[in-house]
Amino acid sequence: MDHSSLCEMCLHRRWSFCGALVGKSFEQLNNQKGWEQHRTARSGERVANCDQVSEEVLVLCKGWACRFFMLPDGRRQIFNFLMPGDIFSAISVFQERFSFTVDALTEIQITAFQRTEVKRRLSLSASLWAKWIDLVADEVRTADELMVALGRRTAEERVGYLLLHLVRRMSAKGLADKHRYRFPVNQSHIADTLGITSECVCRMLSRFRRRGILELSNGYLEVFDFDELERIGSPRRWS
Amino acid sequence: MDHSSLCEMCLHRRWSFCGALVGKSFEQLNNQKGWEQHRTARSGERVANCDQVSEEVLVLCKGWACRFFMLPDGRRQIFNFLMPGDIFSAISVFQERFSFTVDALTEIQITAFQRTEVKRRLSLSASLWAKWIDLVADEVRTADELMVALGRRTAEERVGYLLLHLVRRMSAKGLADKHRYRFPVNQSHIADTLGITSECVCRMLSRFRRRGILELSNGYLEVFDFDELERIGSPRRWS
DNA sequence: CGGCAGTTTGATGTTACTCAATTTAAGTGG
DNA sequence: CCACTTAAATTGAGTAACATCAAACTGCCG
Repeated sequence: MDHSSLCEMCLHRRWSFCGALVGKSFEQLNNQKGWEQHRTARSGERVANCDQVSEEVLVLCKGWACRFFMLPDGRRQIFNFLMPGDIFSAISVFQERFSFTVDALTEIQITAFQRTEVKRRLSLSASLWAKWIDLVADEVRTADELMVALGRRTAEERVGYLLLHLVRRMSAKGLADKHRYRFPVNQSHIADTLGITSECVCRMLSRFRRRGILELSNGYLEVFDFDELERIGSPRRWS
Repeated sequence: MDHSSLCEMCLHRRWSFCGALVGKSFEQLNNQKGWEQHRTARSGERVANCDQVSEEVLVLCKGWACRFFMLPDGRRQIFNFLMPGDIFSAISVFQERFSFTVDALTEIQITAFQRTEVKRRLSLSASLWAKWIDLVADEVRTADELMVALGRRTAEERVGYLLLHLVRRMSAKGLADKHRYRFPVNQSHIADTLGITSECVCRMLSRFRRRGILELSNGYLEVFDFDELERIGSPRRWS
């Protein structure tokens, strides 16, 4: 991993938790050098390792990554995809070792904060606490939805759910151009998130394509029939 | 639901988060009547409803329950089983409406705390905060393990995993008599936790029985070969 | 112009689902 | 305590959904 200081203008500063973490109210505080470190990594690089002890809280500030667990025989379960502004895992602020692995899906930039200092700032600011709790709540909701998908929904519903979920997150982050999205997630990633094979994902995608619902190719996702996608994939409806 | 005050001697007071929540250090504080309410419910009764707005934080203090989400067409995904001392959901302390449903598996006793007062006590005690954070971390770990099981493990591994997980929790709570456990979870519950059918669960259980690993019948679970169960079900190994 | 990773498609296999019948256990009221 | 009722567990046969395997195809990059 390259230890340059490239991301001076890290976009993540604008977003809720990270923005508050580095906010003005802390300027006068113990702002020692090294409490915030910037790094970059290339597509495919591993940027956090399961069981690794770390004094850092990692935040993705540019690009995409995925957070997963790998069984010793190679089976992989992806928990979620990280987009700019996302903390790797909210609870990891209070855990000395990672319980997951993270791989970059694109070129990425990361900010690494010192865990002790993050905790100190949390203890000093009620509004920062509130934002952290919102992050935890989001992660719990996402995990619950994925569990429902994995346990009780068909392959078609699962793929619909995941694409819908990601499209909503991208829109919320302003990563959309109309209904067209940069989408660096390939079919094995989708498969390993949804508990199916990449061939099955491919078949579901071509089914969607044939029905004019969406098009996913060459790293771009375009949604033509959002209503239909919701009918298939909404976490609260059936198909 | 019966609103009696039967569980004066609620066992849960001994346990970490609840013990701290009602601990001595708070005696002198605003201990108004009604901040803590006791209830009972019969087996099968619904004790919390998805989307229900509630000012209460619920804790199970006797018996078993299960927390789940139900799709509109009846498919059910169980997230976890609640044992004495368990809070229904740690993050629900900060959410005004339930994002899950809870059914009693046995006769149960519940303590309902006023949410506002729980939050106030959390804000006053760093050690209480720490305990709440431990609860969240446990829930996240459990959810991650279940996602791996649902997404990437075989039916046999899933059943092995769940039984192992529950046996460990029961042991930790002192609910074991040697290797024999009271076990009010039926095969449909196991199925709806693990994303398989109850018939499939039945076949996996008889497979385990034939191999002399365990016996599950008449509301009791007995484990004969713990090592083999671990080989099959450990969240970090393969079979 | 290769070489490579990812996608697509088809043929075949397997796991777990569905449906149905039977057995066992758990209540319930007399 | 026993007859009766009902829910849960068990077993088997047939099936569907998805996995596996293999081959061809596409787009991308140096």
